Amino acid sequence: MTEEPLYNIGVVSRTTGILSATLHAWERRYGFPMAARTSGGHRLYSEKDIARLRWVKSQVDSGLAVSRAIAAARSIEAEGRMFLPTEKGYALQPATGVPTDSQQSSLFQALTQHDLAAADRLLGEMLAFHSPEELTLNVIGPALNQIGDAWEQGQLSIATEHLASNYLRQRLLMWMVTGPSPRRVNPILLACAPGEWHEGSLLMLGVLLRRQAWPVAYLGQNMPLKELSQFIQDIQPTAVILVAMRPESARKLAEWPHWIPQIGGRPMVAFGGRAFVIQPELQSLVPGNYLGDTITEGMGRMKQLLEQ
Amino acid sequence: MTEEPLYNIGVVSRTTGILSATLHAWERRYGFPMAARTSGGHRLYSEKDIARLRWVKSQVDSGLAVSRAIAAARSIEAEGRMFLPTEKGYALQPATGVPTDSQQSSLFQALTQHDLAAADRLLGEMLAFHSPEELTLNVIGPALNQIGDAWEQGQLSIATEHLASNYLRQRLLMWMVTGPSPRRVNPILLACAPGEWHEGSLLMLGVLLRRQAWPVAYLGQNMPLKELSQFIQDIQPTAVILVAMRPESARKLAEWPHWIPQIGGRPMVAFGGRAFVIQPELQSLVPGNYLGDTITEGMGRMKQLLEQ
DNA sequence: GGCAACTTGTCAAGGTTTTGTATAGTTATT
DNA sequence: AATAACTATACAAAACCTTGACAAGTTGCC
Repeated sequence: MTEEPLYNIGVVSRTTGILSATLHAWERRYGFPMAARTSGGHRLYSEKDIARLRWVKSQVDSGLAVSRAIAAARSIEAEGRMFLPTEKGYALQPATGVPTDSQQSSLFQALTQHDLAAADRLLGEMLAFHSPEELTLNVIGPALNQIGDAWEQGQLSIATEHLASNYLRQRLLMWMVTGPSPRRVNPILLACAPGEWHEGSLLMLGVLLRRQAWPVAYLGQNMPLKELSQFIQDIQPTAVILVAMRPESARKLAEWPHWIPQIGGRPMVAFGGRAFVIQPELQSLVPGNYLGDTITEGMGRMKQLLEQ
Repeated sequence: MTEEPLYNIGVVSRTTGILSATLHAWERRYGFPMAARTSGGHRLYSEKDIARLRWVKSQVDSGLAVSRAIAAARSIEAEGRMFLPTEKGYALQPATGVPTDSQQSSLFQALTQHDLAAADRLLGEMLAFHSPEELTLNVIGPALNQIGDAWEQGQLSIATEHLASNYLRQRLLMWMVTGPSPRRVNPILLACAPGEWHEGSLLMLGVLLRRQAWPVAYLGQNMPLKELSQFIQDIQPTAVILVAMRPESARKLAEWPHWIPQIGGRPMVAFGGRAFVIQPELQSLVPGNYLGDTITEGMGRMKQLLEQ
């Protein structure tokens, strides 16, 4: 969805069903959307503007006041815009402080008590002060772990675990999609080991990479290695990241050289996941670069590798 | 399609339906298209020019300002995007219309060719003129089916299937999150049958319900029925929707009354999914409301049920 | 309840930009 | 010679712009 100023007010009015007089008024009163102009002063809207307008209209149609709807649109967008480009590439963590443990544990509480509205509220508040990167590392990640642990110890029902992890997964996916426009390089391939269904940390890695403007090819859960060969030849990924949570699936990763064709160390292959933390001896079993025991470490390692 | 200057202005005017006076004006005002000339100064257009003109005219006919349509044509060509000559690949659609088949199949093409940037662009354009609901039903749904079919017939590798369906899943999840603020009623519970890992249509249902301001408790893939009992007592859902794609998992749904406590028909339980389409006899095996063979049907049925 | 203040969609007036088409005189093509 | 195309200028309709106004609805306060 581009920001290219392209559409005249007539098209926009007809396709959104908002009268042009109303569009004038919205821009005058709320500065929304701030359409670009031709040299002669005619308004030019982008696709993004149109999408914004459609969203606002849908909210208004369902009863929200215009000014509120526009404010909401703005704050939703602020979530996606938290990414701060610096002069030298991209800042991993804008220094705005770390979310407190109490915030993190209230999120866990809200989710395990099935109060999704409260979870929304909490995350919204946190997003006002922290970037998605920070929340991914310091809130979502710990929450996912806590949920996994509590479930293993029988403190949570499967249903609650499903609800909570799907909820967190949704946020992560959203941030992965709304990242900055990716650089024009070959993507980084992300996949779970064969038989591995826990994609939480893979998603987190995806979010962090995507937020640093890397294009990501996300293959998700349970990716059979043997099928990767042709795919990798096709898309020529910059790097391949494989993740395993359970030792069984980690062991399957050992045979990747058999399936992933390498020419002069390309694509570079990296791996990680909880399986390698709880059984460190697995690390030497799998060829390639071990990403370390935490997501933060993994991101550091990836940065190093990608810089070459 | 060549760049060879062959056609005089009369031919071009008649085949494109643009008056020659207008062609003069376009060249004078916008330098588009810059037709070659004969020794005597008569214009000669190439096939490519004609294609460009057709495209611009189609855009203008759908309301875009000429200068903008020409600017768009230029930027499309500058970025080296494909310039679909015959079909209206990039034509604008009124908001009420249905996305064209060609748009849907372009998305499928982009995904199976691993061109995520193209997919983003396409969806962006479509999203400017269609609601997420429309896209869910008419674009994402068919694309998911097409991907599933192509994979079953061995035309797609698992990797490609994973990439494409994860991509589409991400969009759906995003739309599920960004829906209007939910009403203050008990949520609708959505879950896949035990052993069922295909959550595509469940997600689509989730998007559509969420867009109608229903709160949704999304449990996702592989939900063991026996764990639902306590959960349902806790959250008291308005309705429970269970989905199965494969006959094996559909059969497991039959025993839900054993696990879901019902008081006076509440919560109401509904089910659906491809399993019941390919083996209709399964429909009578499972108690509760069958949602019908398509998502559209399912939404209609749900609307009826929820109105009571 | 009743009244003031605010919100918000729509309209009108008067002016500018954009764009298709017409006219006139000239030149090329067949 | 007849037809088609070229350039340049002009003009009018359509589409937009800004400003200001106002009615209908909503909200807040006494």
